[in-house]
Amino acid sequence: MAAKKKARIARPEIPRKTVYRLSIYTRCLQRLLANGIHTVSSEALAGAAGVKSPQLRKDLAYFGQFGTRGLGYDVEQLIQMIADLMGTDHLQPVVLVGVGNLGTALMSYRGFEKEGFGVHAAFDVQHDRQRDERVKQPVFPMEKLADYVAEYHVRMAILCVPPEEAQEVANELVEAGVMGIMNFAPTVLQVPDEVTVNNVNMAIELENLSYFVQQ
Amino acid sequence: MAAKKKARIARPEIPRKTVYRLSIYTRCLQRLLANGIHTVSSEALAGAAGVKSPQLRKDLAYFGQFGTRGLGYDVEQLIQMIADLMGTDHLQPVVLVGVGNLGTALMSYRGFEKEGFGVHAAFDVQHDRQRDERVKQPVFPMEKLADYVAEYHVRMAILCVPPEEAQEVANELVEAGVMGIMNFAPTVLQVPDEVTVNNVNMAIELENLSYFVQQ
DNA sequence: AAATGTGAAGTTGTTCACAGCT
DNA sequence: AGCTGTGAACAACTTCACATTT
Repeated sequence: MAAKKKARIARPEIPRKTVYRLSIYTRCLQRLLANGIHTVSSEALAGAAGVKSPQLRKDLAYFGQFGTRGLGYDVEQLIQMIADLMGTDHLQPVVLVGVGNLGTALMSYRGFEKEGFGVHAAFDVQHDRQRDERVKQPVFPMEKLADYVAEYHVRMAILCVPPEEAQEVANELVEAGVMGIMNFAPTVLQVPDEVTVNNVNMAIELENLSYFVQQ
Repeated sequence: MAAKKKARIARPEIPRKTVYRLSIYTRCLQRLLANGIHTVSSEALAGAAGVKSPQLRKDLAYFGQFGTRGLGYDVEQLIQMIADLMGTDHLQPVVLVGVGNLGTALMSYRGFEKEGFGVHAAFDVQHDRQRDERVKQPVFPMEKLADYVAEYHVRMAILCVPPEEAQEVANELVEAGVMGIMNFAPTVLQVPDEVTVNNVNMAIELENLSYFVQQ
């Protein structure tokens, strides 16, 4: 009988949306810090992040008490605590599978490493196909995936293979020990409960816009 | 007195999540059709889309009654009605601004046109910079943006400029008449109420994964 | 005086359960 | 008998309002 997905223990039950907003808060906090601001009120930070202030306070409250009444929050301390919580306080290795158009772009995308993720290697069925010279990382054949994941303790993967192959490759990733998949393929992946999938579907995102844009 | 944002009239008040799921349903329906299946129950379709069946029925109910009790839904009819609703029944022109790494990749991404969106032109401050030969569409200087948008009745834009320029470019887009922006820049954009912004932030998505992946 | 932390109220979205068609 | 459509129950998330702390 489908066991009720008993979310990871040792962590309180945090709404996914809260986790998502924490990422936004860090970005705002970093900007504040860059501007030499060291203390911020929930009102001000919420404003920058585009949410209401009680929302922000509730979000932070899931993890403890970080503010000083009458004063606000310490910017650096908040950044630190969010990084700890998200696991971005140390560099995390990520593999990418499927080095086509999108995969290539993502490999040279600086946005990831800036946030503490290193896409150090990629895998593709055609590992030696002609590629953009901007791609500096090695591209290995699929057979090397499992060993690589084990050796470098890789826990996350970026999946940008064609939809027909997505499920199969996802299985290989899970088998190899990957716990999180950022899925760019337009497919609903089936994975075990303990594995997390984040779907990024740009066509759907555009379609969504299309709905709201109609006159 | 902050007027209560009285969402677009003439359309019932549809949850954003419902609109999002409709896109997923279409994709499942298309696969069914490709397999020669012409009728489907809410149970089966919901299963394929990864949701519960009452969810699916509620989602569809916002727009009318489409099913036949005792039988199910007509696949083609459902596809048609969703396309009508989303505005994807006819090809829609889209402009892209910021032809860097990511922008280049998105321009040669086949996923968009397959769903009825045509990225026919792009704009960049360095419109004549050396680019990947796979980019077939023309890249114009920013000054031509407004005219192009007006001439081709462009209502949607893909924004992939660096974060520092994002707000400024967004203003130009809105000024030119764009009603929907798919924003890849890691910035919270300020736009008028009637303009819709869809943020796609891949670094945040990875960070999010990172949280759920921790042991 | 200012701003956090939080119980309670409000709102939105999901699931259930079943009446009502076909 | 089977499956949709939907009101009612439920759950999740957001906002409010205010007691509490600095």
